[in-house]
Amino acid sequence: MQLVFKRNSLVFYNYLIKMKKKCLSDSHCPIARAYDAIGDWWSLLILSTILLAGARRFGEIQQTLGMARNILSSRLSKLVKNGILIKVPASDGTNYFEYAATEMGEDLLPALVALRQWGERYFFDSNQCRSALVSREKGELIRPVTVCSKAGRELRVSDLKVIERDS
Amino acid sequence: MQLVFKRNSLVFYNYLIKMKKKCLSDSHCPIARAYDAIGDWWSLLILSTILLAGARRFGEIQQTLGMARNILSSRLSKLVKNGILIKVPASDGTNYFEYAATEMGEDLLPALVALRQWGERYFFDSNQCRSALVSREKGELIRPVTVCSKAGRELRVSDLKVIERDS
DNA sequence: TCGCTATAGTTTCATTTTGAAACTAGTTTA
DNA sequence: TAAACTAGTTTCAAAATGAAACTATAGCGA
Repeated sequence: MQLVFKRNSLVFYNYLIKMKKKCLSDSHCPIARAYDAIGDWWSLLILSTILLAGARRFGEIQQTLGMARNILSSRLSKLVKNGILIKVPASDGTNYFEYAATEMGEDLLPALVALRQWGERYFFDSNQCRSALVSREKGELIRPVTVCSKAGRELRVSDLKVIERDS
Repeated sequence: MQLVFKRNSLVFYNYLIKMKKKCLSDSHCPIARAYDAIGDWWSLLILSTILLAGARRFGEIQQTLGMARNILSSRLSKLVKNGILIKVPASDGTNYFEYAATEMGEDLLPALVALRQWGERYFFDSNQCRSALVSREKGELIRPVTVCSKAGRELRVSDLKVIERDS
């Protein structure tokens, strides 16, 4: 059954509102759903600061990113609410708290590293001063993150397609 | 030499402005620089729509994402200006244009796929209806994107560290 | 060729979000 | 105990967003 509404009617308006909301959070596209949880770019930068730069305390994160304290506050709350971060007692023994990534948060590592490598490739001269991500064990640079088939062959955009599945 | 400014002085204010700008775009952190180019989440969703969903025309992208036309317009301009997209004559022979990813844009594929896989893992029930990314050749699901050492060992957050290099 | 529709935007304006600064409340340190 | 530090919240102005109306060009059918 197809719904038909007179434009400008309240019913039509509310229908559009509803559809717009569905559009992202109820989308079948996983990237669109991820959008709702990460919310915005600050969230990804915050997570990166915690996971890669090792900042854990409110003030540390705020100074590292140079962002407004109220925005940081609201983003941290959202990230905790969504299960990406968790607020734990400070590791220095004081009565303060710090923020740590949950397993769900740590699982964003490949996305963060892929983004980082893309930034390295396009926004730095080859010999320009930059921070580098290295393995803790050997201190060596890591391999570029790639998309691979089950068999291990590297896949490019033209090798991929999206299908709609009705499970 | 350490700079000391009286708070509220204009010099102090301008200094902060300058430092804030430097903080992201001139940062040594590649994720922060990538931030300036992608700009915001819409940009990433637009790129994903073009790369993975195969939408190329303005109206197609707008309908797929359900976003405001003026915002889409400004994002597309920015993406073109930053070399991530390119505006080319429409492939259907009409006098319209369409948007295609440049090599720089296509190189964001690993980041997009990693994000997508994260969304799949945490926002869908195992048997819930969803779109799926498959290899065009065999139609099979692709391997999870991971971070690996030079030797090919999978690395977790605790295996990594960021160092500041003075090249 | 005329008129209608489609496409790809731009403009306008109300609403929402952001961010800087001031403020607050609890914690630590001297 | 007082001063300084930490982690916020509140307030308010500025900027970004988004919906709707508007514009200009392209395509299409008669």
